[in-house]
Amino acid sequence: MALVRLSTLVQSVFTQVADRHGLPPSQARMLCVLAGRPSRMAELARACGVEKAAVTGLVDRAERRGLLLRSPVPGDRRASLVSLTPPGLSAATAFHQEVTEHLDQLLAGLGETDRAFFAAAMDALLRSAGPDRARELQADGTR
Amino acid sequence: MALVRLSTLVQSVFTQVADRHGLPPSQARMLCVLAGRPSRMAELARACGVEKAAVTGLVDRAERRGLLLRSPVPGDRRASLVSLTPPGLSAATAFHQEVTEHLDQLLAGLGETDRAFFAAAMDALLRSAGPDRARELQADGTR
DNA sequence: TATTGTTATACTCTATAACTATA
DNA sequence: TATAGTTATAGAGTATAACAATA
Repeated sequence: MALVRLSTLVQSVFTQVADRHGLPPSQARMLCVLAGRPSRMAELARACGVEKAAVTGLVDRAERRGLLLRSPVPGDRRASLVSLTPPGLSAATAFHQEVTEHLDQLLAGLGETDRAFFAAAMDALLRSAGPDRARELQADGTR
Repeated sequence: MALVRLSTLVQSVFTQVADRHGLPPSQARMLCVLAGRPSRMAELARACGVEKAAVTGLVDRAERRGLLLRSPVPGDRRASLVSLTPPGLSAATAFHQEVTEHLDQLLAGLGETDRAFFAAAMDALLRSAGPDRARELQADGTR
């Protein structure tokens, strides 16, 4: 099944780039989500496709490294808003850019016409996966 | 980057199907590798894209569940040959078939012509990733 | 009562380095 | 000496269930 092989290839690019940036893949994914906008824990759990208890650990580790921070949410003292620190934003940006470069380079092998067609086909597949999965898909960490 | 979203979608299918079969994704991947042929530990490490020490643990856990077994290799008393048991083969087969079904159903949304084109483009991408990655790609567990 | 997030617990997965047995 | 595999160690990631604080 070529789809699985292609997926494995993309994941391996993602993992290797994260590694080069000193980031565990799950943290890289989370940083990319947060680069979009600060989020509360529950939101982050949904966007990353994991349980809220897992997010506590992810955020703890990233916070320990100074990549993000929790701040209070005015009006709801139960909640926390998680935001990237400047180093966290740098890391997210650099990581995202390098992943994009690698994948663009891979796609460049297709030639312009085929590449456009391929992109359209991917969009069609992603759309047909349905809105049920739309949220999960954001969890890939790149946008 | 649609490639990452597509990859995430495929991985989520892989993981959810594995889950439904009571298999951790890494074990599902390993079982699919072994469904191709029995392998020695080092071979399995290469095919799964992990270090040999990690394979010891993977095989230990799967062996405990009766999905595979280690047997001696005639002529080299250091080595072990890992083979699926009948339940292991059943699990691998059922898992692989269900993943294939799900992905085929996804691709069915494309229509016949587009699907053929898309498959050709994927093949081109996989080829252009080069033989360096050819081994890793087998590690996706489906063939 | 319901929701937000954390803690407790238990696995799986992984890498690195050191080790054993065999080649 | 070199190779095949295991063990030891450490850490990340995850889920489930129980909990505290707040709404």
